[in-house]
Amino acid sequence: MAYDITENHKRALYSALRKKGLRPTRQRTCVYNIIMSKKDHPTADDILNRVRENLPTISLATVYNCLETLVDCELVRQVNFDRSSTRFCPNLTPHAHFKCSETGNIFDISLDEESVRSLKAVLPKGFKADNFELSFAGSTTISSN
Amino acid sequence: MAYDITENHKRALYSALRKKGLRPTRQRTCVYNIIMSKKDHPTADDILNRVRENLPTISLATVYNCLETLVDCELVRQVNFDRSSTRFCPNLTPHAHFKCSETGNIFDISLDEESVRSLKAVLPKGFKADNFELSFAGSTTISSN
DNA sequence: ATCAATAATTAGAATAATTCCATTTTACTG
DNA sequence: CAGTAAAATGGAATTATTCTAATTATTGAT
Repeated sequence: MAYDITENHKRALYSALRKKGLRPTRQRTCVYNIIMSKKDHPTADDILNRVRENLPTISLATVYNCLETLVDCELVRQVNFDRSSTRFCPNLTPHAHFKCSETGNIFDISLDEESVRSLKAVLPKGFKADNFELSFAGSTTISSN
Repeated sequence: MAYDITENHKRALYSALRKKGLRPTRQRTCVYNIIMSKKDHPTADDILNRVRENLPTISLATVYNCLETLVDCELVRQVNFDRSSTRFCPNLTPHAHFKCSETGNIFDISLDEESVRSLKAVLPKGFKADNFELSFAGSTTISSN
């Protein structure tokens, strides 16, 4: 049943870009594939390094541009931990993040509908949330996800 | 029943500092009082400006130093929204934050014990959180808290 | 396929927030 | 009150990110 996962990604990317009148360039495609191909939380700089294996001349500014585009198109998500560099996340399902204080590893913590509902229920009347971010810091016995 | 609230703050500050072998300097006292005297979420720069009314020669580096100390002593809390400057928060009770996308206003959303418990319940076995941060972005009809 | 129009990429400069560093000042101990 | 260690200070340095102006690529129409 081997099918090319990147073909599906390509379709998702192209249609999302087209929807906004944006062009599917080599750089955007490559940045998107790099993010989708590994379920971690790379920084712009990490992404630059990975993308350069395929596009050795891509610039950091372009990586930032591409990332902004992908985030706008809701193809990838942005995660911030304190003041450290922004990280990017291929997981579009509702989830929280857990950062291990010892290793710095970041874990996705999936949230079922019920959890999301009870989360949003903390808001009093008069507040309408477009999005939320829930992150934990602490220690864990898990070494990877 | 007028009693000097800042006297209580002073006591809290002094004892928290002493507990860590740190000195209660004019700068630390002033930064702390400024934060406690207004229930908002100032940046280091906001704090610099407010503190300068009392200590005109205080430097930004000192404000940062004091804030770091106060956060370490758990006398104030640090809040980050995306990549914008860190904000500081006098509210030590468990709460979430809501940022109005239109005005930029930040609201404290208080969390009862039950909410905190259900929040932490999203963590699978093997994860132990020392702290969490929950923040919402969206729109609100409330203009101040 | 070619061309013009427009969008995207690029390198490097600029910016913003924060931290670092070396020096001076201040607070605590005896 | 003097000596010592901690803290404050100003400015330089750093980090992450954004901006800018020039070049290159993509697209739609011929």
